[in-house]
Amino acid sequence: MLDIKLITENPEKVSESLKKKGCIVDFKPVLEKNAKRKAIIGEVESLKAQRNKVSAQIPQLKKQGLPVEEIFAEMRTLGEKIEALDSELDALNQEITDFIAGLPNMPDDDLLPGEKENNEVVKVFGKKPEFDFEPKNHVDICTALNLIDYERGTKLSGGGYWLYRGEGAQLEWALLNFFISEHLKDGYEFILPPHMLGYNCGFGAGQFPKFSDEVYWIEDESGDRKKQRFMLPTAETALVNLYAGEIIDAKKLPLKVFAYTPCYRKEAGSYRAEERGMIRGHQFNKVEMVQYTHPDHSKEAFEELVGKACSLMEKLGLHYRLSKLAAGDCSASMARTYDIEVWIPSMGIYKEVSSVSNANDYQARRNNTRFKGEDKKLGFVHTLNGSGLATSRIFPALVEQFQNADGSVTIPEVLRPFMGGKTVIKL
RNA sequence: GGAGAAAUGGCAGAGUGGUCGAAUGCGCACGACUCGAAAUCGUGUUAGCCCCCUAAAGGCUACAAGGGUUCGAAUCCCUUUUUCUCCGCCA
Repeated sequence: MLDIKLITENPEKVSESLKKKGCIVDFKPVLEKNAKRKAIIGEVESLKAQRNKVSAQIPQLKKQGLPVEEIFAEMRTLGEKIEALDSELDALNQEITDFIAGLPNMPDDDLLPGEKENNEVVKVFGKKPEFDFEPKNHVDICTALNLIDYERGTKLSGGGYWLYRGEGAQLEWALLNFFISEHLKDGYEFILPPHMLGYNCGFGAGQFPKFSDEVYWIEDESGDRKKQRFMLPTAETALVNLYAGEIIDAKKLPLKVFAYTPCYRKEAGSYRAEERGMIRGHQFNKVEMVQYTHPDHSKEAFEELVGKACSLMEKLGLHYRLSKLAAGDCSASMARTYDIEVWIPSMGIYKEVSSVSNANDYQARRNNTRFKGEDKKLGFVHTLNGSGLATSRIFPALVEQFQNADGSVTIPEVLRPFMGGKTVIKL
């Protein structure tokens, strides 16, 4: 959520910034509403001051045995006036918040405007593997080695679902274990959150109200989404709301946490023919990192998260590239996003396995997460998040990049301790 | 899921219709005393908003949340949430 004060003081600057994200806004109506709001506040508060003053005198008058009926009558009309103004004020406040809550975050100044085509590759690790045999695609490899059962996954739950089995399940679990062990080494706190979250979490993370149709809702008899729960689309939605409404002691910042959860997404309409296998599913596993920082230190935290995600990929030995996203390709809540994309040989393209973002105070303002410093001043924390990592693209990339001529797949060294020392998966 | 009890400032805990933003204690901060400390004494110690010289003073709001009764609500009523106790069910 953007600061109404910032919009009031500098509407041109804000609208210029949002334009980079492809969001064209006219602040005139909201500024007018805000001015009206202030006028009403002034009016209603002076009426309330009057009421309080008279109320304080009533017990004394009563004590002196003076009549108070007349005053009561006056106060009643005063009370009615106050009530009318208050409800007008409530309505205005609601309209203003609804408008502001619908605005995306402002992108950082150094981002290029526009969409994907303006993303900028800032780093490449490794290179495309070359095979001296005819390489297979991950669907064929996983099926041949019986790592993933696509057909039975579909039988159980329909399109977009698969199941890991045998060494496939072990490999998946080894990846997750490896990520977890690395985060623990770096001093992050391990969290296992609920997978069903309340509406407020979606709002706080900035995914609602706009994208509330893109998650799975658990229906109940109320029919009211504000009371229902949804399946989390990413652990970020949970982690970023951990301290909602709380005041964190600045000395404790930065807070570093991570979680493993499956991610549940509708992915409506985004399935593409070339995305076979497990490239895009309704449920995939991800380890997510989140940091809460002091505003002065979120830039370093961002670099740290990017570095951590890259390091995981490098330890696995996977060829990837790191891109700085253009403003329009960052999600609504984020001021800055870097994507890690892994090379999928059979598709001939890079696919996202991690997205590291800084929301600045956008999420903290939505869910009221604040810190208190030495100077006793309150401020909104900055929240950052990054996948570390999502397995559903790493798995195919891994089996494809590390496949051998005999149809086997070499297990990256860092994963072997988590697979009982096994070095290769073969029939 | 059912029954009962409760929710007040950083913490503990008073307050059951009116000068209550809230006694008292603890904690914390500053000052005095001290060579220094402890003890003691004194002062202070919530946040949001409005106004505004990003000052001071002033005003409004907030006693779990939301609504209601009333001239006036921490206090009475309703709803919700959370916690505790008991019962039921259960991986």
